[in-house]
Amino acid sequence: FDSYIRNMSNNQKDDIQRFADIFKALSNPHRLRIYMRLTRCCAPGTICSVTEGSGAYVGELGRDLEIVPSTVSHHIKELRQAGLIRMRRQGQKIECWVDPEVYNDLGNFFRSG
Amino acid sequence: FDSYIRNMSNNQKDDIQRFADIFKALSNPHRLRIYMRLTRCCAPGTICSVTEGSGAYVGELGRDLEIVPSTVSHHIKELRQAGLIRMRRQGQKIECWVDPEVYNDLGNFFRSG
DNA sequence: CATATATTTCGAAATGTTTCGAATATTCGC
DNA sequence: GCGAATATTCGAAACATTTCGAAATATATG
Repeated sequence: FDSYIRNMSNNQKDDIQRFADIFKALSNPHRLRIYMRLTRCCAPGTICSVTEGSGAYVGELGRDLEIVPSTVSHHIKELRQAGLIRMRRQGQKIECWVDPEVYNDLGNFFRSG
Repeated sequence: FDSYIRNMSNNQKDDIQRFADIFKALSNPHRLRIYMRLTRCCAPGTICSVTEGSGAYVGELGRDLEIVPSTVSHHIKELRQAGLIRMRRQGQKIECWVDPEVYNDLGNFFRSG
């Protein structure tokens, strides 16, 4: 119960919109695959820890999941705008990783019992 | 880890599509409000148990959330098709309630650590 | 500074979503 | 069966998403 309340803002309307935006970001199969690749990193089905640094580069994601660069870029942007992932430039490449807090909020969202 | 694997089918592609469909269903603010009304039933913010029988009638949902009947009906259908809710006729009215297993799958989806 | 690599932005075509009101179905009590 | 209550389907208008290739931007390297 507490864990649910803790991650809700004062304004209910804002929360609805925030989570709706998050779910919209995850509603596209390409974006969901990207997100799952980042949460369950490396091999398919494998589950690693969700921490900063266990990310992947944009180009890497596109090659692995067979999505053309401009499309990956677009989807990455949407995941970032929803707050699901973070990114930083590392030389030529751009690294992406899952925001652990938001990931946690989502876990709590589905545990209100 | 186990709890994650348990709710995944043999086919990865199917799982991606299944969860993408679920998230798409929750990506609309109206639908999310309906779903939250059903998971956190009664008063806003109140959290009840997610069990069969703690449902609400379609008309009730529309009045509470100020959505016109045909729109509620459409959204309810999408939630049902995604597997998020169940429904049964009770006389003139139709009762809706959250599918507890799917709700649980979603909790596990965001706990891979 | 020219060139290769990595990513983003732009524009455009195809497709999908949302919402409503009007019309239709389903059930109840009389 | 008839009328009221409840919910669904249909059709249509407005709007949003998805995807790609071409062009633009940013960074590293010789």
